[in-house]
Amino acid sequence: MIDKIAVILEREILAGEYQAGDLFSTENTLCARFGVSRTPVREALRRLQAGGLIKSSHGSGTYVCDRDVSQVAAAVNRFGLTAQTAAAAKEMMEARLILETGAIWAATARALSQPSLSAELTRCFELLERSQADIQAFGQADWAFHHALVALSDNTFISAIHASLLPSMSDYMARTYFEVAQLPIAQAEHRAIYQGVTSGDAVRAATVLTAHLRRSMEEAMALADQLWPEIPRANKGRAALHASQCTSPTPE
Amino acid sequence: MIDKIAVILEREILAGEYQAGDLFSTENTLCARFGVSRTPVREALRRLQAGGLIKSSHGSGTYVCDRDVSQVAAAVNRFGLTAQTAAAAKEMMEARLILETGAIWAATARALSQPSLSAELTRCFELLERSQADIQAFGQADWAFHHALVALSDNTFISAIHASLLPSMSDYMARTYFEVAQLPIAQAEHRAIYQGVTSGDAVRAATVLTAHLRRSMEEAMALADQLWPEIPRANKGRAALHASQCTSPTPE
DNA sequence: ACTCATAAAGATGTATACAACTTATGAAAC
DNA sequence: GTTTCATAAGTTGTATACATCTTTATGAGT
Repeated sequence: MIDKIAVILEREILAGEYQAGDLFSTENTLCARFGVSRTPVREALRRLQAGGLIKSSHGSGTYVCDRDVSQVAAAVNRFGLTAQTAAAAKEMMEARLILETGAIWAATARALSQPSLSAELTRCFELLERSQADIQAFGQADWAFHHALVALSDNTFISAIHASLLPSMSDYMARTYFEVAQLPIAQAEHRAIYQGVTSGDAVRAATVLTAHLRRSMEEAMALADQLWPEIPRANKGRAALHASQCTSPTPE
Repeated sequence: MIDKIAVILEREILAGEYQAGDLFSTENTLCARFGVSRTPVREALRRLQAGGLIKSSHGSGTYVCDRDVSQVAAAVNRFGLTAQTAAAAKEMMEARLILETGAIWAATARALSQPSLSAELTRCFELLERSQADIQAFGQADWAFHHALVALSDNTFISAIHASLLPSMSDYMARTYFEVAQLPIAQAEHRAIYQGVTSGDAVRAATVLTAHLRRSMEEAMALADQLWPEIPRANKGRAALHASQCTSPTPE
């Protein structure tokens, strides 16, 4: 019964029968409609709430939510956090490569038309320049730079998915990170990408970015077979750590 | 309390404390643990169930589920189905372009190394050849061909997202579809893409595919402003006063 | 007529009792 | 010893009563 109610209500909301902010049907109303008590109705509502479709307020009522990419981001997050196999890791890294290289074209066009928008990218790049001494700080600044690149494309959907890839790759990145001696090489590539984007040379930026990511991906996959078996569903602290990062830093 | 319980339990599952198929904690056990009655515990469990983390069986118990991309696909589906605005549509079409053009490289490599894997792509292409008379059948075969292309890349994550983009674009595609006279042009591009993939000429395939999608995307966006307002949205019409109360329900 | 406090009504949150289903147990029949 | 079936224990599903909160209505006081 719970599933039946949830499916029906979800279908109605997705069909656009409510507008965001509208009061949803009262629990008692739904009870009368489906001929059951409040218990199954409420559990069905919790399912809808988990999907981000409604939100209940104690004493006030149940309201219909506006859909945004946060639910997609959350799903990607959950998938990435638990799919800790070499095959899944490769898929996520491939996805990262595809999304970034795809987004860089729009990002370049946008940086050219409105230079003010590339301020965040500039900030991340400069932070990256200053972080070459600390390999851990460099790792964080590295991701921030890459994500700023994607965010500059102004596609919230792609940006949200890209941001959600971090948690599933962060611990692997922490282990496979190049030696300090290699950081200048990576940073030279970052510089080329940054200059390409801000100068309108999307071809150069995309070319370097592809090589940049493909190389790090190959390095990672070479280590994956040794790496993933070591991470067997053991570490309790890891999920808690990632959960704090799970709030999608989607722009706007 | 419901949220609190759900967040804690979800974090534990995502941390890998259970294996797929394991019996989850009993409701009464959780009641004792959190010091509450079964009601809030059950509602928290329904939230986990909505996320695909657990599944309850009447009389038997609650079991931990294996995570797969289906949850990501469902989230993309819900997002696409309701985000019926010109801006959102553009994002989805951009995502389609990026995913397909990104996947075609891996698809080509795979078609070369194991030609048997391209059987599905071949089937879709031939179906497309035979469907040029019926514009509706062509539309379905069109999408099937494009998705077979992505599926050939063997990346289940990207493939799932790509597949989930269809519902949000299908009704738009049904309206913006080119005239019958233009089908041969599209089909010529399909042929070039197909031959490029199966012959190992990824550059050619990617080039044609990009142009192919970009053109149809521009056609669609030109119509978007007229199109979206037409889509009927039943307005039950309660005042949208409290949209501010509808914050993103992501656990935190 | 207006303001503000107070109560009443209605909404969601929680606790408890019971119903229905599944599985394990054990005794009887073979 | 094996099989079979009934019973009991344990689990999830549902109904009801109550608690708590929010909003609205009411009415006295100004």
